[in-house]
Amino acid sequence: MPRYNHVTIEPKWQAYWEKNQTFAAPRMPKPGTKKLYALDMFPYPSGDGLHVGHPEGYTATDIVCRAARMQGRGVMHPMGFDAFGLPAEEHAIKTGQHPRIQTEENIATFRRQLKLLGFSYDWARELATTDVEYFRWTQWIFLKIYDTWFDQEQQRGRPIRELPIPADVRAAGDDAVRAYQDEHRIAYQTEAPVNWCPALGTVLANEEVIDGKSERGGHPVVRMPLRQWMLRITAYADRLEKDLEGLDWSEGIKALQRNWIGRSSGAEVDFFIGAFEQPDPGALRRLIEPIEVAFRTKVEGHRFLTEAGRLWSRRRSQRGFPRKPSDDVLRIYTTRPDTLFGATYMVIAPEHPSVERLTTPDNVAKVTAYCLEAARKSDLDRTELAKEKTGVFTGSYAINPVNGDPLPIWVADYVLMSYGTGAIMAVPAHDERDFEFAQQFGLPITAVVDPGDAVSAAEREEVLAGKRCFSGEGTAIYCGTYDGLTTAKFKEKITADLAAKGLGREAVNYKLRDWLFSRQRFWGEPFPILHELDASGMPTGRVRAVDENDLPVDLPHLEDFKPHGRPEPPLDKAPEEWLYPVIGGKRYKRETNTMPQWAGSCWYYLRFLDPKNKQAAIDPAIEKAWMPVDLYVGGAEHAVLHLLYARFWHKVLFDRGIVSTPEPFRKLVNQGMILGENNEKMSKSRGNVINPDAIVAEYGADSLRLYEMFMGPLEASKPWSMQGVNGVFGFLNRVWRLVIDERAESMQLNAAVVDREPTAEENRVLHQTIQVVTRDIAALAFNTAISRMMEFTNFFTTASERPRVVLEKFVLLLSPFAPHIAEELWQALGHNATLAHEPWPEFDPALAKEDTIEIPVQINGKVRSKITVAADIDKAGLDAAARTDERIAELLSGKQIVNTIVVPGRLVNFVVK
RNA sequence: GGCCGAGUGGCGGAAUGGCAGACGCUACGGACUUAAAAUCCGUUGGGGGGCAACCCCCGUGCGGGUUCGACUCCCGCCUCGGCCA
Repeated sequence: MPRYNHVTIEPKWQAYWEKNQTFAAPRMPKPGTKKLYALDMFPYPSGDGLHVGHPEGYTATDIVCRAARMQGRGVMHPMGFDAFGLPAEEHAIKTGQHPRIQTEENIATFRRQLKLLGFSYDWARELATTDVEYFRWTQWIFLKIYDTWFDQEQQRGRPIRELPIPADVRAAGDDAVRAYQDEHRIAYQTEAPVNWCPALGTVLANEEVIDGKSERGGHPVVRMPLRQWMLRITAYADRLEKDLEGLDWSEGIKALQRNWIGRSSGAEVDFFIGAFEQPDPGALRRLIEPIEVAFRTKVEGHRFLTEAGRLWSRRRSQRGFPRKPSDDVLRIYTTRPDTLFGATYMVIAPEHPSVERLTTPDNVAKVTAYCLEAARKSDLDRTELAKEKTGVFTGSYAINPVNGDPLPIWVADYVLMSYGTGAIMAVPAHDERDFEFAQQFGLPITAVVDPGDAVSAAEREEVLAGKRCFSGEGTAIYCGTYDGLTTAKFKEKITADLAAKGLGREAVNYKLRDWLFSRQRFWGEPFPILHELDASGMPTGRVRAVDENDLPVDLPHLEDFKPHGRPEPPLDKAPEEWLYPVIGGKRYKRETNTMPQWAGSCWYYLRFLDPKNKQAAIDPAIEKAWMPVDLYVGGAEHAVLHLLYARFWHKVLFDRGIVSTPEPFRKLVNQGMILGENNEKMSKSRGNVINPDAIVAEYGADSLRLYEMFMGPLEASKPWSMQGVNGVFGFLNRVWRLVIDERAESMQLNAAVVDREPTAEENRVLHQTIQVVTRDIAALAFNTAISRMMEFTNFFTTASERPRVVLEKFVLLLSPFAPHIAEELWQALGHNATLAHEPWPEFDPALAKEDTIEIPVQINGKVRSKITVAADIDKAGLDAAARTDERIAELLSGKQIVNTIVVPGRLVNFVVK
């Protein structure tokens, strides 16, 4: 077979690698060698099979791994499948077939396709998140998280038994202690709204709901509260943000994560709303009425303050700021405490617990109606999409702690219960949303920040007149003794002053919310949790973890997978013996929620290191030797959630001593998207999908790999081109003919291949290629590495003699990119074993160096001539050589040289008049 | 609306302060062939001049700036893409 024939070569070498376990990773990296853990984001095995986007990142890591092995490093390069997910469950509902069956078929397809591409994975480490032996340890990790509370002071997770129990709790008995512990666990239960679709009889994920209707069928969806598991990721928000700093990730991805965490700092401030503490209900009216009067007449308001408010604030300055707000205050969070003097009204979220209390009888009807309406809207509809702000007045007032002004309290849905304290002070002059709201409802707008030069003079006038909103920083005005302070200084000072008076405190807030960790689905990891039942079969509220030794909790057998028509999870249909275990004479009901798809991908990188371990999730010695992941490559679509969740779990495991590094992924690279030939996103509906199997069949895996790497920078999105594939295929054919005589009947070297020492020029081409390819692989700049190998090929194609040693080195350089053809050529060049562990060609700078170089000579920055000089010529020599150049001398004659720039090895520039 | 990224020949791209367009594709011309495919050789940013070796001008989204010198750095804008809202 003298012509390049990928159809025979590729299966031949894939079989060889498999038979010889060529890429088996060592249990531990050899002592004294540098390890490399290169990880691909494992795929979800969809029914559509592999997409051309998958091999892009996979080829990149494969090249790095193959080169690293040849450079003597211990390499860990595993692959597996993120196999839980909705499509398999939907298929099961339709067909009645167990989702595991389809999942395993899909995995088999993916595995076959991946093997066709010749990746150097250690397939003995393959795992799927759906393997019972894998999710046994996912459940085990959940129990660790369940067993952990977050110590704010030490900023780390600790075993729940170390949680200090306050005396009053302890005095209240075991149940109180238990409840206290449960409240502090990182895994806790809460009531959270789900998207219940009565028509489909199932709970839907947010992405399955479009405009309040189900994506499938367009049936109405209602939001209803259901008991759910949450993970307290917010406790780790600070560390998740701070630890980004030391990671070798692109600044863009770090910014995305920081943004998602959304840390802001400001203050919590209490606004006095009335003496609810007093047992006498009449006190409420007695306090509210004067405030109402006060709002109409400032004089009365001040009198009120001297009577009731002073009492409250005096008590506060003695007792300090309470941990939890008392009933007589409205606690707000603000990032701009410096604008307190500009507050003209208050807003609470429709879900705020004080709504009822603050609503005066004559306002009850419209407030109730408003809150019901708001409950139907999503957060998105309420905040960003809302063209017009809506809200209603409660009838109550709060007292501004800095100046005693009574402020009307409104309910409006642009304030979310989930952010801050669910209540704000509104400063319309300096907050866009408040400004819109105030204009809508005719509320006063008082400027307290002078923008100064930040805006035009005309705009400044408008701001000061309350006719325009300014949310930037400036100088305080109308703020009493604070006047003249800059925003930053003012914030600092007033926060300290409020704290001293017990009226406020410094506070940090996050956009990040706790992680809703349960799904009402069948095809997911069951929670290893039992709910205790009383004699009548009702839950007592006591929760018990499944004993570690009783793991795994496998999914039960179900007769069919059809929804049972209730919002409770489908596992409620499980047989009695699964659902109701009896332990120590007590009857329990198993947790029937399952974990979200994210769970399995939160720790797979650990299990790859020790996939068969029956005693532990991972052997600590192995973990220590291989972690962290040195290179993690995957799509940018996982830049936020997967990476944040995995980092969070890793930190809990770190705190609990199970892993040795605070961060799992040292270097992260996001490959760009591969677009269709028409420059649009590939999709079935656009009809521009390229099937990798078809490319492999026609051009071979080596061409596919090489093409995807040659298209452009790894991180850029770039369109597919069939002609481009053909181009690299042509290159591989040229490489083949460089070595092989394609007109011979049998495998025979090209007659130009000679056994002699390379000439200086041949060595130069070779070593320049070694240098560039080695450097570019390290920089993941594969496209330029390939260009350089093409130049090598062009040079030797025209040469009538090609020294065997030079070709051998070149084949080794090519092998990480196009491993099958490289193995075949290596064999043809007289080697009988794989080249996978051959030493990487060594770069010799002396041999790569040019003797003479061409230097451009410029006059006034324009190239006017080029001179050929010794490569190591010094500045003076180069200057002289440039001046003596015929053309330059001619152009310089009669001109005055004002400046001469001489950069040895680069250029000469004469600046003339 | 916010954040991030990108804009260079007919196309993918290279050059990250020093010869813009490496490398590949396409197209065109030539060689081989009865012919075609394949292969090999050559040309290929635009404009102008010269019989010719060659020479000149313009050119990296737009407008400014810094510099002896800017695709590259700075300021302002435009367009496209991604993510979030």
